[in-house]
Amino acid sequence: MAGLEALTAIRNSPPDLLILDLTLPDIDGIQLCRRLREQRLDLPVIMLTARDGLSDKVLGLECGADDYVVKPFAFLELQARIKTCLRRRETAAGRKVPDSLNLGSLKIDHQKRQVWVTGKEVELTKKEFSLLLLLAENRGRVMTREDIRKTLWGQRQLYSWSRTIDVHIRHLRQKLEAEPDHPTLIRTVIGVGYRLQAE
Amino acid sequence: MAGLEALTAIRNSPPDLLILDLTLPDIDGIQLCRRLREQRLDLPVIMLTARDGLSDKVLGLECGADDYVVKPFAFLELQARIKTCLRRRETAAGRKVPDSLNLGSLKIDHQKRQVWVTGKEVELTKKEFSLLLLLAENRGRVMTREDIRKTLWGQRQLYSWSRTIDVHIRHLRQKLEAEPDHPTLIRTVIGVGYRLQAE
DNA sequence: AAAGATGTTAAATCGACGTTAATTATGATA
DNA sequence: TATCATAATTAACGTCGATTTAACATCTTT
Repeated sequence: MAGLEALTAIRNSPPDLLILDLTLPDIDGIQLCRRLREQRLDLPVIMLTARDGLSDKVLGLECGADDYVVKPFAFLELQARIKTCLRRRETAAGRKVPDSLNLGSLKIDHQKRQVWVTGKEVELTKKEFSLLLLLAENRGRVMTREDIRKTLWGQRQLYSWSRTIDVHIRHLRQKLEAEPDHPTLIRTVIGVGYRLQAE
Repeated sequence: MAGLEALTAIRNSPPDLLILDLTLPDIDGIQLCRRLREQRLDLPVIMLTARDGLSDKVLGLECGADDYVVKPFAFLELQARIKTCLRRRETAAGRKVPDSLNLGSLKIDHQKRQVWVTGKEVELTKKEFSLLLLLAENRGRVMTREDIRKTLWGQRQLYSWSRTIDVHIRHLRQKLEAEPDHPTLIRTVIGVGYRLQAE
C-alpha cells in the first residue's frame, strides 16, 4: 500500500498499532509518521527497516515512532515489541486515554474524529480537528503559537508572521462558538496564544 | 549500585526514567524490572545490555521494559530512545503537576498563565505577567531595575531614564493590591528596585 | 530646600490579532 | 492525466489593546 493511501485509511479507521516500513513507494515511513503526528493520530508506530544506519534509527525515533526494528529481524522480537507497545498504551499508567472528551457542550471523539456541540455534530477539516484536539487535550493551559506550530506543522516551516493559525481559529470559532465574535470557548491570550476554556 | 539498593532508592524518589543494565551484582535487570512493575512503579525503563541474544531482548521487553539498547551503542541512539520514552510519557500521561506559586492571597500558575488574588482571577498582560513572575520567583529578594531590564527586555535597549518599568509596576499594583496607593505586596526599595513581599 | 528618585496620568506609538477574499495545494474522481 | 471540489494558506488591510513616552507630581534623603 502506498503511503498516502495508508494515511487516508488510517484516518478513516485507526488501527491499534502500525508497523511501518521505512521504504514505501511515494512517501517514506518517516514522512508518513510525521504526518500522522501532525494530524494528532497518536497510535503506536513501529518502524521496520533494512537500513541499519544510526541516523535512520535516530530519525525514525525523532519523528515520533514508538519503536524501531531492523530487518532481518526475528519474529519473536517483533512480537515482543508489539506487545510492549500495546501494553504501554493500555497501562499508560492506569489512566487510559479516554477516546472521548466532554467539555460542557463540546464533545470530541478522539478515535472517530468527530465533534459535537450541544448534541449536534459539527464537521471539521483535518487541520481544524487537530488544532481543536491540541487545545482540548491541554484545556485550561495556554498553547502558545509556538506550541501549535511545532505540533501541527512540525518540520515544515510555517513562518511566524503567517496568519494561518488565526484563520483556523476563526473557522473553529465559527463552527463551535455560540457567538463567534465573542468567543467564550477558545480564548485569546494576547502575546502568547490560545486557551480552551476548561469545563 | 546494586539492584536491591536501587529498588529502595527508586521507591523513595522516583526518577523520570530508568536506564537499567542487565547485569547487576545481586538481582539482574530483568528481576528488578519485574519487581518495579509488581510494585506499580510505572516509570519508563530502558534496558541496557551487552548480550545480543534474542531471548534476552524478548525477556527484557516481556518483563516490562519500555525499550532495549544493545551495547556497544551509539550515544545518539540512546539519546533518541530516551527522548522517545519521555515524550511518550508526557503525551500519554497528559498533564504534569502544574507548578503554581502560592503566596498568601496571591496565586500564580505558570503553566496556565493565570493569576488569582484572594481566589479571584486577575487578567494580566504579557509584560505584567513576566514582571510579576520575575518578582515572585525571587520573592523576598530585591530585584534591581537592572535585573528587570535584563530579564524582560534583554538586548533591546530600554533607557535608564524610561519610566516604563514604573508604569508596569503601577498597573500590577492596581490589579493586585488591596490598596494600590499603599502597596504591601510589591514594595519599593528606593535607589535599588522592587521586592515582592515573601509570604 | 535642593537634588535625585519614584509615582502618576494621559496621549502617542506600536504590534498583535481579527477578518475577508484571493490564491494555491490537495486529493478524489472520471 | 485532466478536472473538479474542498482545504489550507497567503495577502492585505482593519482594529484594538498593550506598551512606551512625555510631562509633571510627589516623595526621600541630605
